[in-house]
Amino acid sequence: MNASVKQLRAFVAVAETGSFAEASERLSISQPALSIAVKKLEEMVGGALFVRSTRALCLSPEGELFLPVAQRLLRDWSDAFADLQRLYALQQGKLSIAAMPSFASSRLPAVLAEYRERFPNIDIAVRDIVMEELIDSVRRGRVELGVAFEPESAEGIEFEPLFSDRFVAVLPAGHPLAARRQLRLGQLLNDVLITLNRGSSTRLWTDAAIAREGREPPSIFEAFQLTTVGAMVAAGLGVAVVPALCREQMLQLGALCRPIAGPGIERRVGIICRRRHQLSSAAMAMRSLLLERV
Amino acid sequence: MNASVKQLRAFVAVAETGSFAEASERLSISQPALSIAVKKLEEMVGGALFVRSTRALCLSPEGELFLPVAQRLLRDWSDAFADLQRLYALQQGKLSIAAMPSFASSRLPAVLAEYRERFPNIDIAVRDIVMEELIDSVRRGRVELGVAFEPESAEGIEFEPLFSDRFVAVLPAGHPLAARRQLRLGQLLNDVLITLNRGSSTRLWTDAAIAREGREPPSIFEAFQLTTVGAMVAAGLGVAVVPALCREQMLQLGALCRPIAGPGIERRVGIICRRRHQLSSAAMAMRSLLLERV
DNA sequence: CGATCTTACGGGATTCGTAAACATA
DNA sequence: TATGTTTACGAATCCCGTAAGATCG
Repeated sequence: MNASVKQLRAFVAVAETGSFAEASERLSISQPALSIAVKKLEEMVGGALFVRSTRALCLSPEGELFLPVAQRLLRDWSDAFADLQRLYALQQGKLSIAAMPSFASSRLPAVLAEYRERFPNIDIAVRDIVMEELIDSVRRGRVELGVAFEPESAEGIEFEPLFSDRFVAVLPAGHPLAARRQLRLGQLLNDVLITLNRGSSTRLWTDAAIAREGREPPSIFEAFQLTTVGAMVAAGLGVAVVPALCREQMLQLGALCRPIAGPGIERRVGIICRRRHQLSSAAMAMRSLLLERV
Repeated sequence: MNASVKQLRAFVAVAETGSFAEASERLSISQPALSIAVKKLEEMVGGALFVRSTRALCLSPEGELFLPVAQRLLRDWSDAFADLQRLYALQQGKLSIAAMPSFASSRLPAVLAEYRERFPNIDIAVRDIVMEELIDSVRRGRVELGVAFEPESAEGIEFEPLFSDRFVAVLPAGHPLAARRQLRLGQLLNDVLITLNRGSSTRLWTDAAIAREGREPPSIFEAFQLTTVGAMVAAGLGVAVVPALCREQMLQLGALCRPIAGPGIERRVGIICRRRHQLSSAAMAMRSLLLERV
């Protein structure tokens, strides 16, 4: 049994118009072609769908039963393919993207705005989460795309660089070190160190750097918000280390930024995903936009 | 957009087996043919359904979304056509048939038994109803097929004769008229007349015959069951008129039957339906059986 | 006789299978 | 290199459209 969609369309058209001639016009095919299509379908199912009588065509009882079924099949068929096409045409779909807080709060908004403008029917889910959490989310498939520093281990994920960023020191106005044009991490460790919570790229880096220098860990304030970090520094509670991406925000909050020198201070920021070639159209479009605009 | 069933089957087969080679075997087509079928489908929907990588094929996110939809489409498709085929093959379906009581209780059971044996999966609905009700039911499409005397008016229905039957008088044993070999209706009208209820063929005929003879209507007992008619006659409550088809039953109930002479006493019994050429397969099979066996 | 569906037949597109080229682990 | 997929090409099939035939009101 191998009925074709065309044959089913033929049957429905004839049934709905009540005439081969009209139906052939509706389907834009010749009447004989339609006649043969229906005939073949009838041979296939093993019985007549129409009661022929040159004048006034009507459905057989079986045809009567089958018509609504056939109509539903055709509708479902068309709907399914239309949905799929919309998915590819980015007129529908979902994008779930994560970014580390520094990127999420600096460059991402403009990119998202443009994406939204170009693909207004894509549902966007954004998560601004710290590095470790982000990588885990990508690995587990909870988010399709991430933007963060290049991870230490690329196991189970792929990384595509966008640009480089470096860590900077955040100091309150009037801090003695503010006079210097460039600092070393060691110089910051006499103050209370304010960072984002564990798992953030900043914290990962500072912890590693402190260990590398053989220094004792300083007092650390953990904040969950970059604005909190900036505000605490501005209030003189301590000094901080953040990606340079956050410079603007820190300045706005009344804190100063100074570059830090040291090994591994500069790292690549890029797109993290499970498999680049397996991204959905929606994610692929976001990836392209990021590569283009960032 | 004009995807074919084959293409959808190709997609599902590849997705389910995870390999073009395996899928081509399952579908009994060559691997290149399958490759092209999927490729065409992908071009049609406007994007990739699979992520190709010679080694270890996997679904794209869109393909992942589409697979269950496609599986359901194919299943619905197959089911619909399988149902239709079963209908034509008389492995499924409904037959609704009505017969006048005399036929329903005499010859119909054997025919039904044979029908049931040959088409055990057809649901049979039998109604034994009086003539007028039967014709109305056929006209309204409540039953597809009827067996009864030839109706006066064939408007909206078709009649196909099976055999002829005549009305007979039913007398209690020892009734004076029982000595005669043949009666006239007039001779019965001195007794109480027992018939089936209004609308039955017997009643229609007797009423008409009595009116035609210019006689006053006799006392009439209306029964709803043929057995009641027979039993009442046997008990000496009166005489009855029934189709000769009922003779056996009347004898079994202890009543005697004598032919009646008179105009229109013999009438054709046959199949009544709305349109002969519009019968369902199940009804057509019953019609053939009736024509063959009755 | 006229409207409508079916059959007949030639042309064109699609699809198939075989064989070769190609890509990745 | 070996496995599995895609491209190339000749052949068969299927489907369509035009034209002629059949059927019923």
